[in-house]
Amino acid sequence: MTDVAALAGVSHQTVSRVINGKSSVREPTKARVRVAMAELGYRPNAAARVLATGTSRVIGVVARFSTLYGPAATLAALSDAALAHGFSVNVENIRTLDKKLVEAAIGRHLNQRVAGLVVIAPVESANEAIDSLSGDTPLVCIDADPDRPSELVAVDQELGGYLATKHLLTAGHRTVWHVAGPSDWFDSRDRAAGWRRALEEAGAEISRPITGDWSAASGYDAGQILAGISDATAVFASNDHMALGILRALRESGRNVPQDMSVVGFDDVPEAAFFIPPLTTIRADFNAVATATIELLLAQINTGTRRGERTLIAPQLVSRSSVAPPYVR
Amino acid sequence: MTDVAALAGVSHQTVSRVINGKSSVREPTKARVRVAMAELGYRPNAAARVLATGTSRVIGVVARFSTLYGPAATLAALSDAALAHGFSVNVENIRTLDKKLVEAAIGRHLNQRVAGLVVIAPVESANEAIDSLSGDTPLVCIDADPDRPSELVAVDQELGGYLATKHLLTAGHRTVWHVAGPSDWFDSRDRAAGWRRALEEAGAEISRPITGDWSAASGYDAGQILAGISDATAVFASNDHMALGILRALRESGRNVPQDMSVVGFDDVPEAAFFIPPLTTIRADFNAVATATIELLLAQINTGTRRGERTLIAPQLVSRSSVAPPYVR
DNA sequence: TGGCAAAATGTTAGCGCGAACATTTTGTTG
DNA sequence: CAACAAAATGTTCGCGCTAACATTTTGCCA
Repeated sequence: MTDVAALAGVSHQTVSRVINGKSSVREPTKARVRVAMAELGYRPNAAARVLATGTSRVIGVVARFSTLYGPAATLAALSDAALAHGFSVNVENIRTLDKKLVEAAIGRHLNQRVAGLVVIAPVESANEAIDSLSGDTPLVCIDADPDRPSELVAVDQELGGYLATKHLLTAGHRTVWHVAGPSDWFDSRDRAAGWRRALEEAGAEISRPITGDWSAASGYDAGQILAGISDATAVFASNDHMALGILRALRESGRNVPQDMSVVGFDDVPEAAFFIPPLTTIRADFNAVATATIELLLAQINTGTRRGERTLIAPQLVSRSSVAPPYVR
Repeated sequence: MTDVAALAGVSHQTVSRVINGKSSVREPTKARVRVAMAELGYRPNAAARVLATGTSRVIGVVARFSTLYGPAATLAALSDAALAHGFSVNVENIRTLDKKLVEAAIGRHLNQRVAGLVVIAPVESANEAIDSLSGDTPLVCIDADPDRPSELVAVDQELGGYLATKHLLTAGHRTVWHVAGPSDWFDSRDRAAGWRRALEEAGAEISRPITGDWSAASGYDAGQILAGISDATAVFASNDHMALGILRALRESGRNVPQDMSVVGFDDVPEAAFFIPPLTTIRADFNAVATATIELLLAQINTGTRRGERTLIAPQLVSRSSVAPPYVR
C-alpha cells in the first residue's frame, strides 16, 4: 500500500480511501491510485484489515462436506444467501460430526474473527460442542436439536414425517412401516416422530422402524426385510436414497410398487422423479432454510443480541406414482 | 495476549512460544500460561499471525458447491487430504463458472494470503480467469483443460469414455450412441472424445451425440429420443444421473434394459448399484485426485517453484447388469 | 565457589491497514 | 479579494502477533 501511495504521489490513507470506496477523493486522484494499484499488481491484505478493524465480512460455516443431497444443497444455498448481503462464506469441513472436530472447526472460525457463525450439526454430539462457545459471536444453528435454547433454523422434519405417513394412510393403507436414518441424527429422530404421530392419530399399528444409514445400500437391506413381511403394504423411508434401495429390493423380490407396496421418501432429490416408479416424497426448501439462517444471523450481527428465535420451514408432499391404494385380495 | 502474559506473569513472547509449541519453555511456565489462557478465554488472532508471518497454513479452493456427485466428492476428499498435511481448506463458492466470479473468488483468496490455491474449473471460461493470476501463488487446477500449461490433476475422462464405449462394443454392439454433458465442460468434451476414439478404432458408425445438462431430466429427454431410434442397441451416458433418466424413458417406452438397450454411465454414484437395472458405469477415484492435488500443491509451496506437472487419474469400468449382448432377431 | 555454556525468558520493531485527528486545498460569498 | 466552510488529503497511532536479538537464569564442571 505504501508503494502504491508513493507511485501515485499520495498518502497511504488516500489509497485506503480509494479501496474502500470512500467519497471525498477527487476523481483524478482516484484514477492515479487505480493506475498505480494495477501497475504494481497490488492486492489489499485482508489480514491487516481484519486486524485494524476487528471484524470481517465473513460468515464461518461449520459443516460436513457430503454427497448427501440435503447438506450439499443447504451449503450452496447458504453461500448464495450470504453473498446477496455482501458477506462471503468460509466453510470449515469436519470429517465426522464428532464433538472434538466440531469444536476445533468453531475455534478456527473464532480465531479468524468471523462476523458470524453457522453450524450445521444434525447430531447430538455436535451440539455439545456449540455449548463450549464463548457466546459473544453471532450464531445460528441449522438442523440442530429443536429443544435447544440456541437460535435455530430447521426443516420441520416431524411435520414431513407426519405428512408422508398421513398420505399413505389416507390412500387406504392400514399401517405404514418406516425405514429410519441413523438414530443419532435429529432429522431421522424427528421424521420418525412424525411417522409415529400419524399412526397414533389413526389408531394404526406401530411396527418397529428398520434403521438404515441414509445410503441406498442400507435401503436395499431394509427393502429385503420388508419384502419378507407379507402384510406390509406401505413404507415411509427417511430419505430418497434409501427409498431407491427399497424400490430395487422390492422389485427383485417380485413385489410391485405401487401395486403391492407403496413407498414414500424424503428430500425430493432431483433424481426422485426418475426412479422406477417415480417417487412420492417430501420436499424441503433449502433456499428458505438458507435465507432464514442468514437473516437471523445478520439481525444478530447488526443488533449485537441473540434473541433465541427459531424458524421452522414447513416441507411439502410431492405426489408421484409410487403410492397407490392397497390391493384388496 | 498481553492480558494472558500479565496474568501468567510472563512476557507476551513467552505466551507466543507456548501457543506455537516452541521448545525451551519450562513446564511450570507453560502450565501457568495455559491456565491464564483458559481463564481469560483467550483465542489467538489468526489475522495478526498472518500479518506478522506473511503466510498461513490455509489452502484456498475455488469451486462450485453443487449437489452433483463428482464435485461434491472431490471437495470432501480435498479437505481430508489437506488436513492430513496440517493445512486447512477454505472454500470460496462460485455461483456459476463465469469468468468474473472465478476471478473474484481467486482474488479474495489472494487477499487472504493463502499458502496455495486449488481451482476446480471444468469449463473454458473459468480457465481464462486463472490466467489473470499474478502467478507467484502455488496453484493446482482440477479438471481443467488438459491442454493448458498449468499444473493440473484430472480424471482421464477420455480414457473413461473409451472404456465405456469399448465395453459395449466388446459385448457385441455394432455401434454406441452417446448422451453428452454440456458442451463447455471439459469432462463432457473429453468423455465424448473417448467415445469417438473407440468407435473409430472399431470402424463403427458415429452418430451425433445427444446433449444433456447432467440432470436426470435431460437424460430422460435423451432417452425418449433414443427410444425412437429402432436400431439403437447401446448408449453411453456422460454421467450416472442422465443414465437414470435414460433408464426411465426406455422403460416407459417399453424397451427393456439390457435386453433391448445396453446403458453405461459415468461417475459410479453410490446409488448406481441400485438403479433398475444396476448401472454399469465408470468410476473415478476422487480420493486419488485430491491426494495428488495436495501433493503437487505442497511441492510447490515447499520448493517455491511450479513445475508444470500434470497428473491423470485413470478411471475404471464397474460392470453391472445394464449391459448385455444385443438381442439378435 | 566461580565461571561458562546452554536454556529460558524478555525487549524491540514492524507486518499492512483503518480510525481519528491534523492540515492543506478548493469553492463560495459578501 | 478576504474570509470562511467544506472538501480533499496527510499524519500518527495501534490492532495482535512473530522475528530477531538482548538479557537473565540454570546447570554443570573445574
